[in-house]
Amino acid sequence: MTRLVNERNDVLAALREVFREYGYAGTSLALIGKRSGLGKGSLYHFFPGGKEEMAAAVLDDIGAWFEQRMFQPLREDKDPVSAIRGMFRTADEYFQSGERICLVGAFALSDVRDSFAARIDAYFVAWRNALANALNRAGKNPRRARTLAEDVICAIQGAVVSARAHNDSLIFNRLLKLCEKRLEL
Amino acid sequence: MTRLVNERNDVLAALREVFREYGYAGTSLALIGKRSGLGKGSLYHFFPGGKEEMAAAVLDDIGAWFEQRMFQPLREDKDPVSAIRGMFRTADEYFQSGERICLVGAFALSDVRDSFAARIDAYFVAWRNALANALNRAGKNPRRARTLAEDVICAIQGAVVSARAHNDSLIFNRLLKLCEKRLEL
DNA sequence: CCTGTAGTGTACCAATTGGTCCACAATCAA
DNA sequence: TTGATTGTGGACCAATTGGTACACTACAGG
Repeated sequence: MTRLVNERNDVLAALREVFREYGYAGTSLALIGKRSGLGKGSLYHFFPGGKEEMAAAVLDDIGAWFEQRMFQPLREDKDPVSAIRGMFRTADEYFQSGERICLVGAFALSDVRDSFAARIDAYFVAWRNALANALNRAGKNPRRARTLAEDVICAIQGAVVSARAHNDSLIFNRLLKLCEKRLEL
Repeated sequence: MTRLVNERNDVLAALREVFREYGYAGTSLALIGKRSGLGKGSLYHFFPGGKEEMAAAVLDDIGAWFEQRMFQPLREDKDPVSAIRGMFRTADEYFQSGERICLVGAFALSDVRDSFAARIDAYFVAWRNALANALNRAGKNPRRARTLAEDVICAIQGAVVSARAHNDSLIFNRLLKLCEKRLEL
């Protein structure tokens, strides 16, 4: 029972990393099998829809993680300023200063964007709303808060690209610092 | 003679679009053949190194285009402010308000990053240097100019991701406008 | 007209692709 | 101990993968 849930989580963790490393097209079932330690039988038992369902499940999993660890605190923390600062820390840890990419962003740039459009859009909308909420509570007017939220998320995505492009995690920290300062919290 | 050069350019244009649409892993030789109208014989005649050489040639081609149309004006235009404004216009046209992705950025996020690391890095470094040069000539001190250049390129890359994620080109224009305003030219 | 080279289409290759199928093992309540 | 359900590995499938080989055409300078 619980074991089933746990095992599915273990599988999801493996899937997450494989898709992150190789993208959707570059991830083969053979690779998934090797990394997850599961045969095709098990894989198709958990994900009858095959590769596409696996990727969808990974996106849902990532969305849930961010919802719990980032969006909810942004919305609910009594101190919005420290919540926003916490967001930058969480982003830095999660993306390992740009060494780890954002799978959702990478999917948005790829040809599978259309297949997962709803999930990709939902992820970024939720992020923007949560951050705008915190910024609003931190004193920015609603319109301004929304604009700033868009800007910050854009900067984080760009920072991941830049860090990977230069193979340099320092630029990631620099860009995020600059972005945080711009908010004048 | 010239025909050879022109034909290679035609092929390159086709390759560029295919790789942009499907990424490196998602682009098959069958697809390349169909789009370019060339058989494998011709393809391997022009690019003996196969798919990898084709992608490398595309990156070189993109690099040359940006060098000529964007970096050189940034460096050499007597009016640096109008050159920078021109850069934003060129970026908007080139990326079609975010409907077209940046292949170099997409490669940076993918597993082929390492195979093309030198070219990817060179592209972004050239961009940053050219923009920093213009910003410097526009009155920013060298250190500040470099920081701003990094920030702008990051924002443009992030804007492409955001626009694709929301399937909305308006956000691209909004983010670029905001970025341009921040420069206080 | 001859001959060499650049360019071309296609048959072919082994390897791999995503996916199906099924015999089987483990676990469960009754 | 049953019988049903859940989970599992791997053989197998047609289709496709990136790449090679080669016979062929087009056209050049002599």
